[in-house]
Amino acid sequence: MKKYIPSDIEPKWQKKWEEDRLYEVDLSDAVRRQYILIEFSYPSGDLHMGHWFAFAVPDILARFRRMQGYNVFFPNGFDAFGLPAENAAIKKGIHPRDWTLSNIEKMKQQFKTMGASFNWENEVITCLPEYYKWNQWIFLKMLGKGIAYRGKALANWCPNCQTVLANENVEAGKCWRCGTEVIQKQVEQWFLKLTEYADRLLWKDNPIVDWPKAVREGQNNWIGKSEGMILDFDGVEVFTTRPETTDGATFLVLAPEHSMIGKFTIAENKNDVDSYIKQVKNKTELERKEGREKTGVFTGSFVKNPVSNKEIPVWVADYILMGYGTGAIMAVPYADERDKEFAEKFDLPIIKTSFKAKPQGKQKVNYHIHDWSISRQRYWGTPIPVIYCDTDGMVSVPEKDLPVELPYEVDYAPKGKPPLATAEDWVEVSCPKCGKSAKREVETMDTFVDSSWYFFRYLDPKNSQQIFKKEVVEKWLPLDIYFGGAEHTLGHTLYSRFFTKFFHDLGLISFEEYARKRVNRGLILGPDGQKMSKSRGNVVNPDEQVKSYGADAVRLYLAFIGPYAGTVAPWDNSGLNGVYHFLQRVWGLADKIGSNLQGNDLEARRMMHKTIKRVTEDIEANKFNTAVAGMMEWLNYLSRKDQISQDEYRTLLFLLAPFAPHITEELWEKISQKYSIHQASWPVFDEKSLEEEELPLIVQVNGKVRDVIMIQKDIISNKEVIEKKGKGSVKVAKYLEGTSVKKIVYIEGKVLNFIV
RNA sequence: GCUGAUGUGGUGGAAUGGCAUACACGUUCGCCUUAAGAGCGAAUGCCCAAAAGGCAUGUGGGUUCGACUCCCACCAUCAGCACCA
Repeated sequence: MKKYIPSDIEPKWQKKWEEDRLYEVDLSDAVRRQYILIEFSYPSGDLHMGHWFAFAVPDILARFRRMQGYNVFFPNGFDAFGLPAENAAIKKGIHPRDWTLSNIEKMKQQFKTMGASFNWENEVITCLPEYYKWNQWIFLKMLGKGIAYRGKALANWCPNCQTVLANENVEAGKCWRCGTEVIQKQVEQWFLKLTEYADRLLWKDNPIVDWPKAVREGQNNWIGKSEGMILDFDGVEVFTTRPETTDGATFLVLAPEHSMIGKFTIAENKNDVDSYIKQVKNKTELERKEGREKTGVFTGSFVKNPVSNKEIPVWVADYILMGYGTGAIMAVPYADERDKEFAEKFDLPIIKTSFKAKPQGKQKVNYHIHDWSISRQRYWGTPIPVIYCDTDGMVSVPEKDLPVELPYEVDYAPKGKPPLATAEDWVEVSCPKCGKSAKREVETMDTFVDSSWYFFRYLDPKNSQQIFKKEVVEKWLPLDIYFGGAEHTLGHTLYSRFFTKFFHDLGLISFEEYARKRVNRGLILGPDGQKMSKSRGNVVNPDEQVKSYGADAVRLYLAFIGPYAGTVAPWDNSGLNGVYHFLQRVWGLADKIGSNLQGNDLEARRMMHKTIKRVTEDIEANKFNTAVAGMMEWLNYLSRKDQISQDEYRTLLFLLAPFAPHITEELWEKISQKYSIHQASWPVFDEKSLEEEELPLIVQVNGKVRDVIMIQKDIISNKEVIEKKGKGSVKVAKYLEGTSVKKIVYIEGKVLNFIV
């Protein structure tokens, strides 16, 4: 047989599978369904190794389930709104829409070289009006229920991007996109009321869905529920989780943004207080986080401690945050580390608390999580469907007028005002209520809105009447498995849970969790063990690897490198060469096919069924690495034989098909003249064939292994005979000599242990 | 500081109460080859010339006939959060 040259066979089969629509799914049939999903990608225009790891390995599971007879839905799409498109446009003068759509085309071509079995016919691209129309529809529903609202809050503001940033987008005090230092600024913006759902988003101890503990705990910490009390100190409300320590409260601290500072500040302290507040305002997020040294200023006033009845001083300090609780605390330096540090620095009294105080107050639950600010002063996003009218105020765009399409011609250079404001013809609109001239909202939505519900839309992407058909969604969701990156623990996966619960409350769906199982994948590093990055020059280009070794080898290597969840391993080119070698040996093994498997060749039969069992169970547990190892072991066994059977070779191809779809299709055609191996049935192992008539038994003396003896299966339960056999072993006898056996432990079929 | 995860050969890793180091890479030796590469075969945890034997799964303890695996304490690394009252 001619040599295995991947580039000769891979494009050929990819084209044929596409023409034959081999993986097309019938969504009306959900009896045995599997909805397998990977977080969709941002269309950066280049498919890197991270994408291969993210998409090619779960494709193994999708193909495996299909061969098992499941109706598999495995869609893909693009998270296509967002800043990079706009930045590229500013830099290169290409329109964000053109840049994005051409990148999508390019990436889809690259995706095809992977040989993955995606349902592209259900593709979702979030920057197209047929998708974002429904973002706007959801927004209006939220507005109607009071879940979306206009509010003012201190926000992370990037002076360079001229936009509000979510906490998740601030990295070490800097903007995640441009690296500029983020400052705090009071801004009016659109919010989604995450806090209303905080309690329901908290994970219980034994959740009904299988999500990693790291994700559940991470989300719970982020939500940060704490139960306490609101106490009144002469009109100042404070929040405390330790009301029993109120007798030890020796001063009061207000956040620098607190509204009652003016009331408490006496004339001679006014200058000091004002200059302190000014100084705090000018601090960047980074300075506030790094400068842990306590600072503060005395207002000059006192309030009465309701428990001790003592007059205590009122201070202003930036270690108290306006965004949490009431923005004011009673300081108990005896019980609280931070208060103690402050008291020591400013020489304030520290008195012992009895921990028995019972102040008057009302119970209060506080959350660390804030409402979600979705306003973005940028162009490339979903327009918020709201109109401002001088007469009627803020008016929703009527549902029939959706989508509010993003205008093509705008000046999207950052100028301190939102780019959409420059599209004057678009901004000018007549009020839906009174018909007089009015103006459109010029802010766009955070792209995390787009990705919060895209897996619903995959099921009905072309529906122009409804967000989705309820019947289809009820049949196919929740997802059977959702693969993604650990970086989405606090952002995307939490927001999606929020949207799912909102959809539930709207009556659109009956379930409240959207994924039965979540798997956080690991990370492939550069060959130097560092994160792959262009600036480090350690990026491994998958296209080049595919050219030299083929997509099948790259897929197999990524599956083999370690357990899929959590492994962080460097790319190793000789490791890739190793699996390429394995594929070559599979190719060459076809020359050894002889007669059919002999009925009396029990060992060969056992090896085959053992491998089927192992590969099946390992794929089901997402242990792709050990599934590959199992096939390698079997290949080593088969290679030692002069001749192998049709049955063995076919089984090997079936097991390998999900991992290496091209080479197996080619070999399957060669040996059987059939097509396609990917529509064949997954082999089923036969328990009977796994049975052995002789079993190895470990013989120990004082718990140390001294010999392994073969035991006939029919005497396995006969302790006396086994003991005799064990004593009969020369190696064991050596250790029993001159000793007396105190006890004999026999665990049937596993171990025999002499205690001397 | 809090939360979570992880710790096994030169490397990626396997084994989740019963032969530690499967599988693969790398390395060494041999065969083949004009040569290189590829291919094929053998060896490869550590100590010991070898055998015999002993020692080894971050450290220390415990449970057990038996512990990489379960329990307790500690150390280290990684990730996320962090002046949250």
